[in-house]
Amino acid sequence: MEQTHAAPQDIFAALRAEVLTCLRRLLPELPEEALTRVTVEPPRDAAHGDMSTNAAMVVAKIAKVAPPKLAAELSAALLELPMVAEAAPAGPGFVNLRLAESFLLGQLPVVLRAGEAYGDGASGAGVKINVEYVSANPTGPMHVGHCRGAVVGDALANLLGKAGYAVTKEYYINDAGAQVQALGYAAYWRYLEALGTTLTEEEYAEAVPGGLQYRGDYLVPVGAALKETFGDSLAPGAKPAEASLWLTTVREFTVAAMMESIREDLAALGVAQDVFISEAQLVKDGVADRAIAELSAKGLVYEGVLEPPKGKLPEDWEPRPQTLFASTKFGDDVDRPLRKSDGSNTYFANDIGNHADKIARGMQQLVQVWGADHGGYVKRMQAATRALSDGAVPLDVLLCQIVKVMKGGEPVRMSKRAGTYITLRDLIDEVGRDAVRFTMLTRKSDAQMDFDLDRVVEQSRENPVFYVQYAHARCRSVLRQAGEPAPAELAGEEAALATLQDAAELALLRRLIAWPRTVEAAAAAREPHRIAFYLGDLASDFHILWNRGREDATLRFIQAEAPEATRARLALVAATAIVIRSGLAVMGVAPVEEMR
RNA sequence: GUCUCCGUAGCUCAGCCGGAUAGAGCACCAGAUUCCUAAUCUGGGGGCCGUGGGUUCGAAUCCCGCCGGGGACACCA
Repeated sequence: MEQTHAAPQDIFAALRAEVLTCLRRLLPELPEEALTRVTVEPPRDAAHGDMSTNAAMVVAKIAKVAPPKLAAELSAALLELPMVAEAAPAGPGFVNLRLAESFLLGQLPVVLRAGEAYGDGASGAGVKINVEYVSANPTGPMHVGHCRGAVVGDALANLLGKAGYAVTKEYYINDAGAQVQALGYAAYWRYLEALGTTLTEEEYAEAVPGGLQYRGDYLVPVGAALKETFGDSLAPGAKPAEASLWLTTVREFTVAAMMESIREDLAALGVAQDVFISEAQLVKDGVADRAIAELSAKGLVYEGVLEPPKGKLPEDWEPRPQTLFASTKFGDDVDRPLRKSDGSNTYFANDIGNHADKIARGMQQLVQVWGADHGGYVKRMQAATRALSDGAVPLDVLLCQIVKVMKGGEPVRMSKRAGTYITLRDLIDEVGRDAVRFTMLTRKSDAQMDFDLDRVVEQSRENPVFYVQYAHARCRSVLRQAGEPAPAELAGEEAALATLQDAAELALLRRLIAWPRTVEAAAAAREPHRIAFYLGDLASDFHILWNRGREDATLRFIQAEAPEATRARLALVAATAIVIRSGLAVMGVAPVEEMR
């Protein structure tokens, strides 16, 4: 939490440590807690310098000193440091710092030597964190609704990894409920079709408990595969057999087929989770029941009757005793049922098992990425996790709002019935994996998003995907033209770096050195979209510099008659390319070498 | 009715676990444009940060109320 965990390359953290040292010296009586609110950050207005600290204002009250007076003393102390060129009190008690140019420029070799590892942090401190995302029901192909969660979860996991956590990427397969049962019946129908049954779909549907669902074509190949594997042994003479004779077999076969298809879709999106946990398996292994027994032993499970829900009352509501988890003891609004009326576990009960399993595997922090329609489920799951771990394992939930797909200014209707149902694969085929991933991260995950199919492939300033990729391509173009100097070689150009003097060059440099703190802050806030915004800003700084060269030829990167300036600029360009790649890697987007 | 997320420029959105004069892109206005990669560039106007209180040296940010919008509300997943 303190600077001990900050990224080694984060000079803001380094300066913060210096500020604290000065404060301790100036005010020996000051309690350590008073220092936690001290920040060192880039000032909003660049005219104020490279860094600014609120230290004097934050500490003033406890120290019983006037902020401006303390700011002046702190400024004087900080001025002693070799890396500080200017330090001055300002405003209500800020201390503004201008760093020595040599120190600032000296960060460039740090970037070049670290490569894409630049920005790797230590704030995660190796803590075992589990990020579960997608977890779509294995009842059909993935559609765009799943896509945002997949990208956000994957990028967040990458981000946490970069910040120093030990990350497990996980997928929980909901293969135990009534829906996969219905899937079994649906697949069986396709199997009967493959065998050449004389039944009509409607005749078959009448015999299916709860009606025939999942009528999409995607189960046709599964029916054929069932025939391939089992011949007509599950339906002799192409006539439906007793469900007990085939349902489990068909269901498991179909779930496996669906999961294979889902994994292919995820792979197409560049997502590959480390662990796939089966709900059915957890139930079978008794994990869910043991978790409930554990809660029960803590006195948190009881038989009771819930109040009827307020507002619109369900048609078939009746007071009924249920097995309940006392989630209200942990901040939930009502206690939650663990068993259905037929005695089997509720989804919630099994999910408690899922979370207990993660805790048992040694996870110290849990993250779930859910659709916003699961918002009402957050409190109860946090309650359960708190109860299971005695408060030791926090559960963070990211809710992803709906994505509206737009085409030609019109929303594309998402309806299975109308046949305008967009699968994830369709989306990737239409605009490409990288555009999908980048675009999904251009909004805060809890804000609604319009995904404009036309905009996303547009090659213009308005398209952030293009804009960032273009900046990287321009960097690479310059480096190719300069004969691909090795980063290590450029890192050795300490003396030449002093030729970097233009405001646009220094602005770009300042952006680059903000990368480590950007990673730390985004990881701490669990907000991967910040990486996309940072890269947009970085690309903008680079394009501005590039454009300066269009007006003023002496600002171009390669100067035939000035080899020293050229090497310094190449170092800056190479560092820019590195940081862009570093950021894109977090987002799971491949950098491009040239725009074609 | 309860819970939850949201409300920032005409539009789409940022705003870094409170900080100095609230930012970007688009749109609009005025200029530039035979450039290392063409897919533009420079400058400008434009906001009571939904609203009323509170906490504080200091609030778009934290707390409470209200207004307006999305979502969720026993035995689905």
